[in-house]
Amino acid sequence: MPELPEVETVRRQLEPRLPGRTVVEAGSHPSAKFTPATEVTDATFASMGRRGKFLLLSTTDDRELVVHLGMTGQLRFGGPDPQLDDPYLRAWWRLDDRTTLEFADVRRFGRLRVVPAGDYRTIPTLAVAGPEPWDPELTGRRFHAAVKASKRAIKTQLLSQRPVAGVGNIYADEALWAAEINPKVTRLGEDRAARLLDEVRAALERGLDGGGTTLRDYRNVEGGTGENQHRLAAYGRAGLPCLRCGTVLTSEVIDARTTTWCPACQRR
DNA sequence: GTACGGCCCTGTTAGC
DNA sequence: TGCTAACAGGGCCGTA
Repeated sequence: MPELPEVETVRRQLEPRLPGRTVVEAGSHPSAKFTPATEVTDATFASMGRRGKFLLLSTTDDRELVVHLGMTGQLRFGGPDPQLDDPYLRAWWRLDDRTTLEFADVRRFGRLRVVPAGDYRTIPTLAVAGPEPWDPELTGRRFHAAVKASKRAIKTQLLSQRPVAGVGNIYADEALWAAEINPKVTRLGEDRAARLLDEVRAALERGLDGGGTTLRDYRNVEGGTGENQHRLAAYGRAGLPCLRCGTVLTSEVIDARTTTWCPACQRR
């Protein structure tokens, strides 16, 4: 599922192709999640941005097409005509260079929204998202303060996007494993919080370096898969030996997400 | 303000 | 072999 590294990989692939292109026609699936696609008809794309797991495709008329890939969303370029026979095509934008940008999404967890540039009041998670992982103002101390403000389990906090933006289930489990922190802990000292922030950054960097994590559905704009799935130490490895100490990894549902950790080196 | 449960979705897999 | 149920989970919303 697309988290920050996957979304950033997509953004980087849109960057050389979409800015400057004008939408000559657009269409969508009837669900309200996708109908905003047509609001950018006649608009010209400008810069390609990203905030957490949201793609922010700005237009020259000071708006933004906000794209969340959800679980199975995929942006891709096609020929002059959209592939309307694809049952999973949810939105499409015919461009002025005789190509089409398509948004396919099997499970319809993705969503589109068009907003005035920078105005995210109608997108709750984006409106309250914490700093980007590599924001220079995000220090260990600031991250600790953000975590300390809530009494919820650290895993839940990471998924909330508030202490830091862009972390999903995979990279949360990987970062907690690397930092040797139990996902259920509700209190972290400043040193441990700083280490966790370091490991969040490292996990995301590994993901970016590998072009994302493809467990099943994720594809980049070129249709390629990521490689990071081969480097995972915790996520999806329940029942297998810990790569650090050999103890069998355990898993449990936390915040409605399967969470995997080492009961020995990630003690509470 | 915060916490929590339920819902949206559909392909895949496990179990009978 | 074929059917059914469980499972995967990011974001949002209603309720407490």
